[in-house]
Amino acid sequence: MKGGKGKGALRKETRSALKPVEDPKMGKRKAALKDDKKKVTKDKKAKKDPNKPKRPPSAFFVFLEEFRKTFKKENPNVKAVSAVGKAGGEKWKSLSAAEKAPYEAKAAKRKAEYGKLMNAYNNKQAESSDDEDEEEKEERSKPEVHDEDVEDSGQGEEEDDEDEEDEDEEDD
DNA sequence: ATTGTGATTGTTCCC
DNA sequence: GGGAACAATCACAAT
Repeated sequence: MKGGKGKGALRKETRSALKPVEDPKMGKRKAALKDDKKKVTKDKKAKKDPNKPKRPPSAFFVFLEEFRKTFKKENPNVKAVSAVGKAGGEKWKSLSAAEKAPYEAKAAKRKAEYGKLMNAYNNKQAESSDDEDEEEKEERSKPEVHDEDVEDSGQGEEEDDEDEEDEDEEDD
């Protein structure tokens, strides 16, 4: 459980989410989020990181992508991102480990690629560093990337390796 | 026109 | 080790 709403993320019910954005509260868009959420949009300090790779979607996001299509398909009326988010969140928790497995597997794959990007990113950052003296500081703590797992060419996007095992976790 | 925001969870990074 | 920020999406609003 994780305390569930401990985070208090849902300060307000989804109410506003179900209905179009007509809340007068919108007036305080970012002003309020500083309190609860940390503003996630670049501030004036936008540090330019052209090479900075975006974080790979987590298993939840992978699942969400598919879920969003279905959700919208059955709920074309709902155009609130928050609605899908909440619905997806609940469903996600409803999934069993086995069902999340495929999503996690995909997420893991994304992570592997991300690791490589990070390597390049770190490298670039190092050379771009103001102090050229630092040429290379032994690769920062780059994530360990297993070469064997890394497929640079062969595997397309669809790999059906279900070699993995089956952990039939039937939750009671 | 563009950017920001709302909401979900997971992951990843920096110190 | 922990905290903090960020990942996508959609439609709209405000600047």
